[in-house]
Amino acid sequence: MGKAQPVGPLDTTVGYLLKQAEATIRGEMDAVLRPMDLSVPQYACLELLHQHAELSNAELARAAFVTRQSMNLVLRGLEDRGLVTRPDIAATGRARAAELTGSGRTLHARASVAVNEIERRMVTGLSRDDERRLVTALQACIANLVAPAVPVGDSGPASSGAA
Amino acid sequence: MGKAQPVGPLDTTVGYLLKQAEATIRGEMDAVLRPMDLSVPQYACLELLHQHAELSNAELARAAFVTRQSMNLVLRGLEDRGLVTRPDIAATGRARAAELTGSGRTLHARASVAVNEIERRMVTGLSRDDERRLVTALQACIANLVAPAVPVGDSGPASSGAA
DNA sequence: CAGATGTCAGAAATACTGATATGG
DNA sequence: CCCATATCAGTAGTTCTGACATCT
Repeated sequence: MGKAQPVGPLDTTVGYLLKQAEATIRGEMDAVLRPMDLSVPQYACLELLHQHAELSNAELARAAFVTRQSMNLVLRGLEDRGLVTRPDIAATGRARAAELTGSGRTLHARASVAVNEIERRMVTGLSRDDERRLVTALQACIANLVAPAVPVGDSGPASSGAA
Repeated sequence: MGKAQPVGPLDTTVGYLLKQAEATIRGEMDAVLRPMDLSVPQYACLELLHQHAELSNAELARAAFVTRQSMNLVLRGLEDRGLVTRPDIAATGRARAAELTGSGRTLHARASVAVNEIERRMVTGLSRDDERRLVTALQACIANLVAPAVPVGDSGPASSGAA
């Protein structure tokens, strides 16, 4: 797939712009990650483990917005390359906490530089206030969709209408 | 491991929030579209044809951020269900302009109501100014990534046909 | 038993690559 | 010849669904 170019002058919908922005940044990430033999989900996994040190497969899947099955495949690929480790047996329950290995941390460091550069480039021209407002607005949009569609004080899905 | 709480304490990055917002809205769209036997790409196709009346497969693919191959499959599925039509032979060149049929317009109307409701719910609580700024910021982010990363003293990616 | 997790299996949609052909 | 388009074929990564076992 080539570049993400808008077809027309009607791209003023938040939903469409979100999709376009996501597709664009994903393409950019894919481009810089490919030379390191990393897919976007794989990088997301490394980044999450970098920030949280220890996360189970299910936690990684939720945080990366993929299924447990997909994340499990990602995790295995990273394990086979010696970038992450998982104990053979769970310390508690069934969840085995994955963590970065030395080479995993090294590769993540290299990849994060490239990815952070994309992030930096993306917000170029936005003031601190603009960026702060963007983050706040996005968080609000997410919260609005996650929360039940009930604007007024209510604790339950009383009516399906809500339109 | 214990709690199944969202990992979420790192949601201050624009890129991560974009991904999360996209994943969330996609899930919502999928939920309301499924009863109509429509996938998100299929709805995107209907919506684009509704707005542009006539678009070729390649144009639809670019606008929906999918490959031509994928869009071709989507288009065929919609054609088989009598929702869109394509001339057997191209009026000019190889591009055959697809357009909605009567039932296609009907289904799109029904689907767009549900999708627009999601969009409306997503921006609930945002002022007109907030929403306008969000749109502007997203457009700026997209433009920043599409444009070449040439801050100053450009040496230019003159090499690599990139093709 | 309920809930979360891990894992396996099959079906499906999507994407990527390469190749071929046609029209401007 | 170059470029965009359409299409076919094969491969791969991802998702969904269902199922089953394990552990709290």
